[in-house]
Amino acid sequence: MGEKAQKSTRARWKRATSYDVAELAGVSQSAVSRVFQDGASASKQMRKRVMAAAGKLGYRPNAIARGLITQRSNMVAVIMSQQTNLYYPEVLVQLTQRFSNHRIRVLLFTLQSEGDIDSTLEQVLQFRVDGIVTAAMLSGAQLATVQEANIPIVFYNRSLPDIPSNSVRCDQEEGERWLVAKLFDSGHRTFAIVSGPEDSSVSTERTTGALQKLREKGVDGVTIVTGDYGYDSGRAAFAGIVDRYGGPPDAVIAANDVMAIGCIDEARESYGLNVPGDVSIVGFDGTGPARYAAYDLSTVRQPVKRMTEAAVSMLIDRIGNPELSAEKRVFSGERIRGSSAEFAAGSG
Amino acid sequence: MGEKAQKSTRARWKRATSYDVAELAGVSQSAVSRVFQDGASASKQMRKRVMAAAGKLGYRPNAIARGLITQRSNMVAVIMSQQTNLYYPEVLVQLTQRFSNHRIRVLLFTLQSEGDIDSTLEQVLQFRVDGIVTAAMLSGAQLATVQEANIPIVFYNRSLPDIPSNSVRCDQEEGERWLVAKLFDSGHRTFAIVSGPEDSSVSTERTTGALQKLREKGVDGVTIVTGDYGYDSGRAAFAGIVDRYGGPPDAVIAANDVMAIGCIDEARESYGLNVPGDVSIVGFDGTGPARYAAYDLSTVRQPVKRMTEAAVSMLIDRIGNPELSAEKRVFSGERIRGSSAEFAAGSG
DNA sequence: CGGCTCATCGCATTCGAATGCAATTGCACG
DNA sequence: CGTGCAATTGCATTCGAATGCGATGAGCCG
Repeated sequence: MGEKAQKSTRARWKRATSYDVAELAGVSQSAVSRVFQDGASASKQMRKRVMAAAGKLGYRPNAIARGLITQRSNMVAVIMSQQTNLYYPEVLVQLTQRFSNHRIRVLLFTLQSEGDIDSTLEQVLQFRVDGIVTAAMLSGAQLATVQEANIPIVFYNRSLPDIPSNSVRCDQEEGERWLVAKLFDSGHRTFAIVSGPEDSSVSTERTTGALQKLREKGVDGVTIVTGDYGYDSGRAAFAGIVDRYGGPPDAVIAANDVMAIGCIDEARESYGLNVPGDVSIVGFDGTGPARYAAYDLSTVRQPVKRMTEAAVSMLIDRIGNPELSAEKRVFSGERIRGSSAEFAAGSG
Repeated sequence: MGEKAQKSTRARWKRATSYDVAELAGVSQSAVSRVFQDGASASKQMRKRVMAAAGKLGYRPNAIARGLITQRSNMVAVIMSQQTNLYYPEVLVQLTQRFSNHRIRVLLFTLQSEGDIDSTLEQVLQFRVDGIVTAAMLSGAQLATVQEANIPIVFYNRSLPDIPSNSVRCDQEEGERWLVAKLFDSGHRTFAIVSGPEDSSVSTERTTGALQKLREKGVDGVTIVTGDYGYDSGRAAFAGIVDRYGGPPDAVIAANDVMAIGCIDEARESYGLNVPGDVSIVGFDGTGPARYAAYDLSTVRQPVKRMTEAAVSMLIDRIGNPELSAEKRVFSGERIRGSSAEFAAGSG
């Protein structure tokens, strides 16, 4: 709109600053600064003059410079491991939107591998973010580094036991115990588990929960196969189970929905089994595909909306008041029984 | 590690600056600055002294301050509309990782609605990002604003015809034409389309491509139903089609895989139809679920790796040299024939 | 041993906006 | 018309790091 502020004769173009605006409007730089702030005192006509000049120059306050002087970058870092991100894009979107309601932007960090954390963390700290939400595990030393830098941090779906730290998570163990209990009570007696990657703490918790309940029910000799959260690994895992086991177990407990779906497809297609007639398969997460009619999984859904809301408000509270003591919030998953009735009595 | 740099007697903690390090090391601030730069000149012993002091204080260069003086924030903005993000989390992950290889961070912006763009763009510009990748459409005026601010921008999967601008996209029309041609050639004669949201330019292109080829083949009277890219809307759309049409058409062309899956489930479950025996259903995107055995869609896969690589390198080239002329890169989708053989002759 | 080059280092300034303080103005009231 | 108070506005400084320039010193060559 309008004309360019300066003829750019192929030369490097300088963006307008508050000084340029001040000069054009014939006022001081402070005045310009105040016009662009919320609570600052500026008369009506001052606003008008400044805004006019600003419009003519295409001036926009420089958030970088502002951050330097106010000591607030208005950015938070969100750290996600690659898998996490792929399976919960929803989490990221929700976090971003909720933060944006507080005029805070998300600086995204994804980990190529878990070993990447140190260098990633270094970057995070250099950017002077106001806070951190991490969906990747940190070591005690790494957490200490962050705390020494005085940056509030909230763990998403992981927590460091015995260390005071802020976390929001879904109770993986509880959810898994429920699934197992339901399977057992409906007659299943032999089980196999498809776990996630070794370095996934979420997977570890789920496996632990399942094993707990199985032991409690007196079931042992449970086959455990490792997957990578992906569809193909689910299929491979099911094949591996049948192989090791000499046939299908009564039930397969997959560490997430996608692998559960892989198991189902493998069972049906490669072994001609009836699911859930011949073998019951359950997942975890309650992501979209779990609802597809062809699978209709029994699973545990993470209450993503409430969890992200909790994470954002916890973090923002601590940005406002760094002295707040640590808090851990644990949400129960939503229990979903697929209509395929794995849990009907006698199906095992 | 080590002891705290300063006893924090419940007082606000000041982070160490290059001056603090300089003082402790007994050197100038410039020296500290140079030690923490790549190409700068500093003697070996200087490095040692400075690093020692820095370590003791837990010093980390302040990227904000650096950005102010160097005029480079080392951040790029990625703008995604909500739907885009949900269906291509992969895109976001890839972009983030590729940029991170160039020591550039991603500042994420998601749109609550398309009308949000103006305010979002304002934010983007305030943060003085070095560049922008947008998976949301901009108006000509909005693009002009960005260009006046002299910020390189690359469009992802959209482009403004007749306006010189950088874009990377998958040829939606071509892909859709292929799908339709295959369907027609294998005997399908009546068609219905499930489109995406009205404001999705991607959906518009896909629909256009399909209609082009249909017209070319002499097919008209095609029913078009609108969905929202979601599973439920796919199911509803199929029901709507049968309703309007008085029965299933030979083929349904869905604007994405998820809706295609919804259609299949609805056809099978609510209408007892055989897919692809009674009705063929195709999708678009080639996302994970398209491969699930229960659906095994014929679809067109976007070459996400190559596209993200192209977007990143285009943007980085232009950050380095703003005078580069505009370029549009169009990738053909990967043609995927589901094993369910919609394309076998005579299945219509 | 003298002169010259180059690496290294410090000084002083710069980036752009926010803010404490002081000066000014406007307004209300007696 | 004078006094007092509050709202505006400008001045000067600050945030933390980068960098041009000049000074210093080391190393090399003749």
